[in-house]
Amino acid sequence: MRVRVALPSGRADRVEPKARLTVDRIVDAAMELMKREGYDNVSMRSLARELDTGPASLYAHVANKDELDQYVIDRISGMLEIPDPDPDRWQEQLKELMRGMLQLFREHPGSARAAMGMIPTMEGGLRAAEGMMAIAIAGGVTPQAAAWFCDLSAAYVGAIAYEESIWTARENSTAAGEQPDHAAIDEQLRTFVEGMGDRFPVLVRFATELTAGGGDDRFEFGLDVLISGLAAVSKRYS
Amino acid sequence: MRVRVALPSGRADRVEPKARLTVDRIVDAAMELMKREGYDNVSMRSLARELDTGPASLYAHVANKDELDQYVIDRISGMLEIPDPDPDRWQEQLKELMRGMLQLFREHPGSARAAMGMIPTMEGGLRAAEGMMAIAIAGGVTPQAAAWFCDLSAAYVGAIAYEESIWTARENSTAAGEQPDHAAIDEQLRTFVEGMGDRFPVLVRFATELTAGGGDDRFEFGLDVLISGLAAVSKRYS
DNA sequence: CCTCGCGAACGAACAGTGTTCGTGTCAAGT
DNA sequence: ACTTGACACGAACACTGTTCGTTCGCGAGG
Repeated sequence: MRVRVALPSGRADRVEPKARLTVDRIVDAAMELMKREGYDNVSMRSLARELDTGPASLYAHVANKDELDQYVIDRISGMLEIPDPDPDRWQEQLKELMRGMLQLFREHPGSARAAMGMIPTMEGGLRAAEGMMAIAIAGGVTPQAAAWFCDLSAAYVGAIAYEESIWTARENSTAAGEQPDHAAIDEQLRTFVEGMGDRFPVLVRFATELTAGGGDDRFEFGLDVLISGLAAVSKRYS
Repeated sequence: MRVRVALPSGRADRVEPKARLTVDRIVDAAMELMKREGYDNVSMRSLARELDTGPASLYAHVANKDELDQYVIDRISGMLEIPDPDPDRWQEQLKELMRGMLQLFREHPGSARAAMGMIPTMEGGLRAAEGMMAIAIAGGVTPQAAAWFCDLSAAYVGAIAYEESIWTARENSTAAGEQPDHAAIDEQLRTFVEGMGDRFPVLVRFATELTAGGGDDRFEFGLDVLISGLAAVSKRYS
């Protein structure tokens, strides 16, 4: 009987080969890290550590951090639920879209900053824009007003989400993704304004209103203003 | 006759002593550098070089970069021209305030980002808020709506300015402070969308509207929407 | 089978960031 | 004279995005 001696191959002592890098794997890792630590803390190095590689390897798949940002934001935008247009409810539907987008930013802490100034060029973002245009136009908004409203609403939601993320980071007191404690912020402001004496009489007089309401109240006010305004001025743009 | 020999004092061979650092001098230097290179390129190190000192010296006067940001934004806000309230023109006056703020951001490239999420706590910013509240209330807006509109308008103008600065930095083709070439940006988008085939029929159909107009057209549309919306919904908030 | 070319992987290094720590100097007060 | 507090600031820390140069693996072609 012959015994076959198995000689180790050149790789016999290596651990299982690492999975090959792909953009999807990089984005997956970014999403995971963002949920844990916020997108501000996602660097090429932290990503590389998460993927058990070196930061330079990432550049074989994404041109730079900006391009990675685009993939990440597109992934998030792709999660937006987009209703079928209902002409009788177009205003509420636009509000729902904007609430949905804000919620996604909240669930992905720190991502709003990466979204600022970004024009959708990938499927997820285009889908969202397509949905908004379809709803507005089904509701009788002129195409020009609808088109520009896409910009406006994205700027507004992005700005609110970004501001929230700034507050969250500053306070360091709420878990990533939670709404900032607007009451505490405004209490600081109230105290400050009430110490102003005669310098700012209107601010002092209305300190209560200035500091009333939380982030959601203010966001909903903004939605009311934006949607009512769109309905009021649409016909001027055609 | 006695000749008096002037012995050099301990400092005779030193150049003129450096002017003592102050917050104002630091902010002056930041403003100067911002005009030349954009605020994104103003670092503690570049500031220290401009002031002929070391970066650590700055921390004797400002707690950190964030605090410096507050001083800088307050300086800029303080330049805003604030009209006396005229109840018959309150809507146009609010628009003027917002245009004025956008113009200041444009003249101070890169500053919008520092302004995001910032609550006014210094004279300049409080003055602007005081002016806006006074105009809105003189025009019959309820105090609650006026108060929340201060947030909304600051978020909107800040977001637009920030987006513009992002475009400017990306294009690298316009001088600091100039409006980004929106037409070129949108031409890219038009080309892209027209290659979409059947995926996004509404976007394809209205590609012309989506890409029409420059930054000012879009900003003015936003002002129309916001101000008309405020007028329409104000009474709901009281 | 062998060789070559290409793309992926990735360490080392670059140039930069905000900030802290430790030390020296100066001015004012005792 | 001595002490104390504030300012000034170099050295260093821990980190950032990115490039350059080298190696490796794979597939195609001879």
